[in-house]
Amino acid sequence: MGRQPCCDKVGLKKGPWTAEEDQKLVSFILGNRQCCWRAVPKLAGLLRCGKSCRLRWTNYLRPDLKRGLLSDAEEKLVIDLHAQLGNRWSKIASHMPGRTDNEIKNHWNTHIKKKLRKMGIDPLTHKPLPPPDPHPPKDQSPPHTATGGSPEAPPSPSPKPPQEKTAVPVMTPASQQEAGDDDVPILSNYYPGFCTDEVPMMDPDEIMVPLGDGRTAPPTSTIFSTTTTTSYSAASDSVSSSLSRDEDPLFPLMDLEFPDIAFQMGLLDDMVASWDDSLAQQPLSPSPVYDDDYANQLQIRSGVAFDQEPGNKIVLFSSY
DNA sequence: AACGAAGTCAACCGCCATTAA
DNA sequence: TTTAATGGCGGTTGACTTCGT
Repeated sequence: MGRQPCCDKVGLKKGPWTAEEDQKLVSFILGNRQCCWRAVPKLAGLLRCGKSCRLRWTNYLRPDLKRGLLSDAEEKLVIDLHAQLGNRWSKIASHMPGRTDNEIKNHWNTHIKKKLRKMGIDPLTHKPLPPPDPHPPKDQSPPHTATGGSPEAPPSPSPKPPQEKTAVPVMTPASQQEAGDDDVPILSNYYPGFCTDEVPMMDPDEIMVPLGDGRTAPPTSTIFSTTTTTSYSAASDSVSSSLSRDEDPLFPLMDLEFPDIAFQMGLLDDMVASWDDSLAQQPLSPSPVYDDDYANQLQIRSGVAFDQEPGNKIVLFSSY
C-alpha cells in the first residue's frame, strides 16, 4: 500500500549546505544512475532528506546552471513571461535555459519589481500604476481597482488572499487568448535550445569531464582548462554558498560551456576522463561558445550532452 | 569604526498533482 | 479503486551581506 515515507526527518540536517555535502551529492548524482531522491541521501551518505537534496541539486549544483545576474534580455524575457504566466516561476524558468525557478523568483522580487515600479508599471498587473493618491484614506485600504492590488499593499478587509498567485488573470492581451499553461508561443525564440525542466541524473559511465594539459584555446572557444586531474571538490569553505562565484571552487564547473573547437579539432578523446574524486579542483575556464553542429551529433538532454559512442563520455556544459 | 537598515538569495515549508503499491 | 509517497511548485523565512548614517 502506498510507498514508504520520504524520510523520517529525525536527525536530519537543515540549513546551508557545506562544501563537503555538496561534493557528496554531486559525486553521487554524477556517479549513479537515476534513482529516486528519497534514496539519495542515504546512498550518498548525507544527513539530509531527499527533498533537500533535490532542491540543492536543481537550484545550485546542476552543471547546466548559468548563474550570475540576469542579463537585460533575460529580465525582459522574465517580464514578458510573467505578464502571461503570472507567478508560475517554473514555467517561466522552462523558457530560460540555465535559470532556475527559484533564481527567477528571487530576481523578480528583489530587482524587477522595483524597476517596474520606478518605471510606473505595476509589477503585478503589468499596467501603468495609478498616480499616487494625494489624500490617502486613513486606516483603510484604498479601493481596489479592477487591475488588482499590489501584494505589498496594506491588508485589505476583503477576503482576497494576499498572495500574488492570483495575479495570473491579469494579463496582456496576448495572454488573454487563454493560451494553455505550457503554450507561451513567443518566447522560445529568445533562447532556442534547452529546457531546464528536466534534469537527468547521469549514467555513471557516461561521465566525461574536462581535462587539461595546459592547452588553452581562444577565449571564445576555450575548452576546459584544468591542468591536473583534480576533483570537482567543493571543499574549501564550510558554507559554500557564502562564497562569491569567483571564489567558490564549484562555480567554474557550473560555468563550463560547450567546447566546440576542442571537438572539432579532434581533441575529444583527449578530454575524456573518468569521473572520480580526483578531478578538477582547479578552476576551469568558462567559455561562451556553444556549437550546434556538434550538439546535433549528440543527444542533448537539458544541458548535458551524451556522446552516442559507447563508453565513458559525457560533456557537462552550460546550455546557454 | 560601529551600528542599524535594507537588500539579497539559499533553503525551508506546506500544498497539490501524480503515481506506485 | 484506494491509499499514501513522491516530486514539483510557489510562498516565505532567515542568515548573510551591503549600504547608509
